[in-house]
Amino acid sequence: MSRKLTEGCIAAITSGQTIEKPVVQLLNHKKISSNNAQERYRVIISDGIHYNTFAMLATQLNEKIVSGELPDFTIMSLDQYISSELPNGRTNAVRKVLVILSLTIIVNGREVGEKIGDPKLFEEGDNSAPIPREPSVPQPVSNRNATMNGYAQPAANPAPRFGGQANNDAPTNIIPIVAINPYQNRWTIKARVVSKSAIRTWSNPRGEGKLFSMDILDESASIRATAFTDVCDKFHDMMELNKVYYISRAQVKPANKKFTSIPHDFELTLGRDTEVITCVSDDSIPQIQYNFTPLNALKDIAADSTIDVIGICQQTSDIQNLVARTTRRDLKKRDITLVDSSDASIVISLWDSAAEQFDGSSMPVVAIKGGRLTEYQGGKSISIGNNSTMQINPDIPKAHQLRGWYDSLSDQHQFSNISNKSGGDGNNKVITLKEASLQQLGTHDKTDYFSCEGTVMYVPSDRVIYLACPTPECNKKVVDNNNGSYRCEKCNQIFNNFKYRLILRPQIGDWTGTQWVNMFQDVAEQFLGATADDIGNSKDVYQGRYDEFFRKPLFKTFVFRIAARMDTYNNETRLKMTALQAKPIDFKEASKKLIRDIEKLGGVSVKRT
DNA sequence: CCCCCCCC
Repeated sequence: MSRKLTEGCIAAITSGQTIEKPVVQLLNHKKISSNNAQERYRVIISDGIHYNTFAMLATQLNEKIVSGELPDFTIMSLDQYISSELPNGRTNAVRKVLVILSLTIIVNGREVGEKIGDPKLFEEGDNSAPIPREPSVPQPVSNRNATMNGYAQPAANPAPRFGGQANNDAPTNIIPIVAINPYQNRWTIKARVVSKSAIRTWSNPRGEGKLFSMDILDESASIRATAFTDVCDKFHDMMELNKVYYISRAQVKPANKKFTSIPHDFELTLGRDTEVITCVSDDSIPQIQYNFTPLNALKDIAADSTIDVIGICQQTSDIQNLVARTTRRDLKKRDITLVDSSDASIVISLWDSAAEQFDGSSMPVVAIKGGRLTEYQGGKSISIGNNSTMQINPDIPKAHQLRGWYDSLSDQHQFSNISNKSGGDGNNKVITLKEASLQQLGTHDKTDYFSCEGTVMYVPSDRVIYLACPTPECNKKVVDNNNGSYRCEKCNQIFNNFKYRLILRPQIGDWTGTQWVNMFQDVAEQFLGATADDIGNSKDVYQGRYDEFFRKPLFKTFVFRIAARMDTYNNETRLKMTALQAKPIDFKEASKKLIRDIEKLGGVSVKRT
C-alpha cells in the first residue's frame, strides 16, 4: 500500500480549492466534551507538509474512533468533506473548520506507526504550500461560504454549486446537515422529513402556545426542526412526511440531548423568515432509515427502549376513551395487533389523532420508527408517542416481503402474543381454567392466549363437518343454495363447489372447572387422529362412527393451548375459546403437577400414593 | 418558547 500523502492539500482546501479524495495522515484525535452535546472528535491531520488543528469528524464517524478502527498515524483518503469559515461572534475573527464526512482507511495507523515527513502547523494566510500534485480541479468559491467535496449536489439544481446569490427557484449554497452550526449564515439544507409530530399545545408559567417538530435528514446527518405558535400551522400543513425540501434561514440553536436521540449538536427553529421549497428530484436523500427488531425478540428487550418494528396489522380494536391519571387529560386510545414472520404478535397503542385516523380494515403493513417498548403485567407492548413515526404500507422491500408471507398463511396460523404474559411462546405458563376465568382472559377485545392441562369430558358428534368456502385461504362456512351453488359471505362470491372442514366443539375440564372450546381443521385432525375423509364426509351433517373416533381422546390428559376472545354471533356476545393445540401429555406427570398446584393453595392436604 | 407521551 502506498504511504504517499497528498502534499499541500491542507493549504489548498483551506484556500477554497476542491481536491478529490486527498490522502492525509491522522496524527492525533481528541474528544471534545461540551455539556449536553453529542460527543465529537477533533482530529489533527497532516498532508506531509502541513498539519492542521481545525478538522472534525462528522458524528457518524465517531464509531471508527471508538472501535479502534482508526488509530493515530492512519493513512486515509477524505472521500467527503466540507470546509467552512465560521465567524467567531466575540472577536470577529474567522475560524476555519474542516468537517470530514466520510473517509477510507488506506493503511492502518498501527502498521504505519509513525508520523510521515515533517509537517509544520498550517497558519492562516500561509501561502507557501506547493500546488498539490494529485489531480484536482481548482474551483473559485465565495470566500464567505462553505466549500464541499464529494457531497451530492441537488440533481434538479444546475445553478451555481457554491456561493452565488440567494434565489428562490434554484437554492444554492447547499450544506450538509452535519455542518449546520449557529455561526454560519446563508445556508440551505436539502432534507427529507422522516418524522413529523402532531401539533401540540402547551401552557406553563412562562406562557402558552403550540408547536410541532420534525426529524429531517440528508446523507450526512439528521437534525430536529421545530415550528412554534405563529408559524406552526403553516409549516405543519406544508411539510409532509417522507418528502424532501430545501430549507434555509431557520434559527440554529443548541440541541438539548435530554429530549432527543438525534446525534446533532444543534436543532432548528422554523420562523417567519424561514424559507421552505419543495424538492421534486430527491433520489440522493436517504429514505427513512429503519432498524427493525423482529417481534419475538422484543420480549427480551428492556422496557422503555426505543425500537423500530414492522408487521401486518391483524387486528384493530375500537377506540377507548379514558382519562390520564396524573394530568386528567382526556385520552383516546386504539390498540392494534401486529404480527410478523417471527410468529409473534404484539399490541401497539395509538393515541388521540393517530388512534382516530387509523384504518386497519385492509390488514395493512405497519412500519413503526421510534416506538416505545412498554411492559404491563409481564407482557410487552409498544406505545406510539409524538416521537414515533408510523408508515402504512411503506414501499420498502421488507413490507412487500411481509405482505407475501402473510397472504400465503393459513388462517389457523399461531402467533405467540408477547403482549400477554401467558403468551410468550409454545411453553407458556400453564394456568387453570378458573384462573383464566378470573383473569377475564379474552374479554378485553383482543385475543388472549393461555395453556391449561385437562381432560376431554365430551365431544359432541353432530355438526363436526361443515361446508367451507373453496378459496384456499378462506375457510368461511358457505350458504348452500341447494341448487349446486354455494355462497361465501366473506368473499362475496358464489361458487359451484366447496371444501369439507372439520370443526369440533369438545368440552374440556381440569380440576377447577370445565369449558367448551372450538377446534378447527388442523387441531381437530391432530386431536382425533383422523381427517374429515376418515370420518365420512357428508353434505348432510355427520352420520356416525362416534366410537371409532370421538371416544379416543376422552379422559386422556392434554395440554391445551387456547385463544380466548369475545365473539359476537347472531347479536349475542360471548367468550369464544379456540384450541390452538391439543397435545397429549403424560398422565403421571400431569398428576404430580396437579398435586403441586393444590398444595400451593394451602390448607388442603394431599396424600401422595 | 416544547421536552407530556398517557390506560388497563
